[in-house]
Amino acid sequence: MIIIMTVKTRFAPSPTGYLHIGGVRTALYSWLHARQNKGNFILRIEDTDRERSTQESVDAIIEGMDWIGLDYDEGPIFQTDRFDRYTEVINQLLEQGDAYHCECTRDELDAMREAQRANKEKPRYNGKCRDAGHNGNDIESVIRFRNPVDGDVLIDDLIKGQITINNRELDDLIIARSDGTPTYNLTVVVDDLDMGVTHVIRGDDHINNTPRQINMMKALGAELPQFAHAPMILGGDGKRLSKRHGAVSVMQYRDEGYFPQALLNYLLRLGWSHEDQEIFSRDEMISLFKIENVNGAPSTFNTKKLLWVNEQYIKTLPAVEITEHLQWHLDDQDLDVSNGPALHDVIEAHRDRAKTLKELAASIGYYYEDFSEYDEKASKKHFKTATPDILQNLLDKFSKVSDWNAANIQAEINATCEELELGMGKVGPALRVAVTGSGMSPSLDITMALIGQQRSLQRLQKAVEFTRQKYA
RNA sequence: GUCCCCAUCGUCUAGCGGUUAGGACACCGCCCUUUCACGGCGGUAACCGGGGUUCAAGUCCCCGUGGGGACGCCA
Repeated sequence: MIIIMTVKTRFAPSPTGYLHIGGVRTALYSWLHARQNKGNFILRIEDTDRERSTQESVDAIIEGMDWIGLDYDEGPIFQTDRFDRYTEVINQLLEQGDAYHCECTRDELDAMREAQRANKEKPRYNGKCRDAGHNGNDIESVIRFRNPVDGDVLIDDLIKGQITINNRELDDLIIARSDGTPTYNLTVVVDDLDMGVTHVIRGDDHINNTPRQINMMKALGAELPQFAHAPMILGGDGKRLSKRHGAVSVMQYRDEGYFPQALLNYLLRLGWSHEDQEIFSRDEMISLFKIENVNGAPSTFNTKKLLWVNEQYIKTLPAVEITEHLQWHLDDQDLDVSNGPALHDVIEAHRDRAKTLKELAASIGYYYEDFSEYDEKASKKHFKTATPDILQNLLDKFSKVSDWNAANIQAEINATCEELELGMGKVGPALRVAVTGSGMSPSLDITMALIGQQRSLQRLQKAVEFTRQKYA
């Protein structure tokens, strides 16, 4: 009989800062693995370090997960709610003889490490209290796990392959602080076991913790989950992306105008690929992704490629979906789009010329609000002595248009060109500055159709006056 | 320093013993063009070094080198 365990993965950040890119990627891998196996994905907040954990960070993580769209089936679970359970396990370990009280002081430990470093050795606990038999009643003490001394620990890593670490390299780690609170390595083990996590997917900065955790799991007589350690993401400087350089909050990517889906897409392709495909829908990600195919090597974050991916989304996503995400930027930029053309149509006209939602929002103001000044460079370049007459000619023709649409607008522009014996290049740019205030826009017929006849005529009138005065 | 991981164009990657070493981003040309873009076409550009194994090595093994990570009463 084969028992099929429900796949369960988790993302377990510590709330000591914002949710950053590296975290999002491991969360994505975990989420993907759970979703493609019809399993569960857990969000667990590892807040045992009460000194550094903050509510703001918890909120930021939840907000980030929400924005990026990685939904979880359980959680957020807070480790601080589970202290009783950890204590229980620590006591069990103590009773079993797999843990012991240690009375070494911090100063002693520091001196020990310093000496080891000076001796070109790997700093680790020397086991002084290992067999001292302290009961932990009198002096302030911590509790350490009694790590096996001999043999190797094998990790069959889904990404890295087989990793072997000799127990000689490990020391007896602290599982309970002197104030009685449990530490990370103990809590992860207990939680992953209790919660039935089948696949531990995390950053490879945890590889060194894994053998210790495996030893503890074994001491508890538990069955091991599968491990998958994803490589770090490096910054442009070749150093691991950290809060210090580059690894900004995911929310900053929203602020800069990226689609959550585009960020996810980029992150997915960073270290993983499927044939020559670059763009993956959510469903494709879920069905195509294989944790085993994740590259073992660290990769460098490349903003330009991310920008390109984002551009692809702007170019192809249904306008309604763009609107959903664009709204935040419209609000952010204080642009009210209720008085003007349908946002849908504006998006269609502009989607090919914006790489980010922020850019998009910033470039469509003239459809909804009148501008008070012309772009300096553009007006200088395109408003010439002949301009007033050209614009007046256009104005006269546009005034008579009864059906204001792109084709009719273009026809009038063409008529002016012919009448004045001018090329489009002499007419178009000035007209553009006149009706948009700027030097760039979609083609004029479409742009003006969107701006609307009344607004276009008013602006043209103003531009005629402005340029007449200028060249008077 | 010790241990662990990693190594193909500048970057992300394909390659799983026999390939003109493929794709994407970026970059550079050309075309399109009323602006800004989009787009189309083309181009530059890589197997870290040295030893093995093999008829044959980017692909397997070893040693260097380089990069990353870990070495807390942080997670």
